[in-house]
Amino acid sequence: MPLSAYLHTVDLCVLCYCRAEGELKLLLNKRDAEPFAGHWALPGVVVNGGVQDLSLQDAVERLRASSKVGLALAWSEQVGTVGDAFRDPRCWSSSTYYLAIVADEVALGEHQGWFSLKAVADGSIKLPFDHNSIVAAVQERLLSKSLYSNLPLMFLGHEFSAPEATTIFSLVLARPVLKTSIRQRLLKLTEAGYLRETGRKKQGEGGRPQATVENLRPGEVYFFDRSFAD
Amino acid sequence: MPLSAYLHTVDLCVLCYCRAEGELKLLLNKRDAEPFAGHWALPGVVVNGGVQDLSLQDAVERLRASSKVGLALAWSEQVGTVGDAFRDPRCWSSSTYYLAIVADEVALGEHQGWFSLKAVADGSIKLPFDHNSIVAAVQERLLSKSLYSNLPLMFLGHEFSAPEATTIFSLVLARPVLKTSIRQRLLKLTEAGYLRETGRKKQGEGGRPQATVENLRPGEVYFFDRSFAD
DNA sequence: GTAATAGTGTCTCTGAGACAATATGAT
DNA sequence: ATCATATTGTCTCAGAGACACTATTAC
Repeated sequence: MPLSAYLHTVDLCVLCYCRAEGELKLLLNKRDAEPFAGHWALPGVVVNGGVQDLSLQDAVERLRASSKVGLALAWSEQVGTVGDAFRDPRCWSSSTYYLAIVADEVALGEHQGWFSLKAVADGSIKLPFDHNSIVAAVQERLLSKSLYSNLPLMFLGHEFSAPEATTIFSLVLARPVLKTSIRQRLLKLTEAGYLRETGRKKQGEGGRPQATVENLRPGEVYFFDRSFAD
Repeated sequence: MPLSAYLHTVDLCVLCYCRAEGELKLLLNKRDAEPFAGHWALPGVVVNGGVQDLSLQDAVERLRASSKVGLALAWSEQVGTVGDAFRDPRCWSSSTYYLAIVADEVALGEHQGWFSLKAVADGSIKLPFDHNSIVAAVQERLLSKSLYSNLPLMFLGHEFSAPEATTIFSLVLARPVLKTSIRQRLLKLTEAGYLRETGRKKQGEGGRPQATVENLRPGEVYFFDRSFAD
């Protein structure tokens, strides 16, 4: 049995694609309890705290449904667990942290805000605890997985176009990606039954309208057998 | 602060390549404490149990150095964390589990044993707690990562030959891999400064001797930009 | 020599990178 | 028609899959 007080939290890095600013955003929550009350931090809950969860997954769902998050998630995956004696001033604590993606931009509560993922990951925006390094680890996972999967498409929701796919891949990978490469991958996804052409079109910023496809397997990730070289 | 008793353990899936039997082996430990005393299970320690650890990583090192493991690790990585109310009969518990690889076959203590990874992962050998599913998750990580990295070479130690590399890749991926593909990858690794030809040779089972290469970056993983298709 | 395995050469095929050429809408 | 962007086509190149061919050891 534990020697002393011990906290285990579940923390979510909820990301979305902000079309207006053309960048990825991270959901932060203004803490109302000590420590760091009033500071912006990752939404999290204590697993073995005031509520009894049946499993870690239940704790994640409790957090997702709470006012700290309150959004539908298009994707969620566990990234890692950190634990040490110093990260929380209260006591020895561990955090199991997740990458989550929301497809739609949505209204947030007063205590919530979208912040630049890049700025948080590189430390320009400082967060309490070791949340900056957790965000950096999640960003790293997102990037490495996006080299050889369709994960970035999770940001685009049910119906999207090839140019939008190109934009989100370039954004996530933080480098230009050729539209021809993306088209080939979308074709591959269509053959694999993950996408279907809708026949509909949507208007971009002037120019020719964009044909759209729809996601037939929301929440399922496809792995390509080649990564974007670089 | 915690409502009730809560355990957080660190568990290792230590793997090695048994050349004699041509298969991957998993290190198990005969438990001497309840629950499941006398049963074979994954080596693990309670974080902040009888001993105070400064971090999860410290707990891993404490376990590695203990008589439950007591081996040098060529590789170690965290794979995931599970936690629920049922996995341990004592109380709510979490386990953060790791994939570890030892390069050399070594003598074990009385209370230790090497078991077929395959048999444990598919449930032919049953382990207490949810250790079977933990082992399956670790095997899955090993396999998926081996599709596009040099991770399997960690099993081979400092100096090895192309045929040995072919064997270990085929074993890890559980399918035949062409020697030409492996040779090309070894060439790539040599160009990247990860390997060097030793000029030495070693005798296989009859036939022409095998030229050996040495690992210049032990413990560093290289990622190829293509996976083995299939 | 033969047997057995190591190592090389060559061909096909897929998909990324690059970029030119054409198509389709708004104005 | 013009502009802006979407979409298609073509070429190169790297690397996996496949397999034939040559090389080097033991006997």
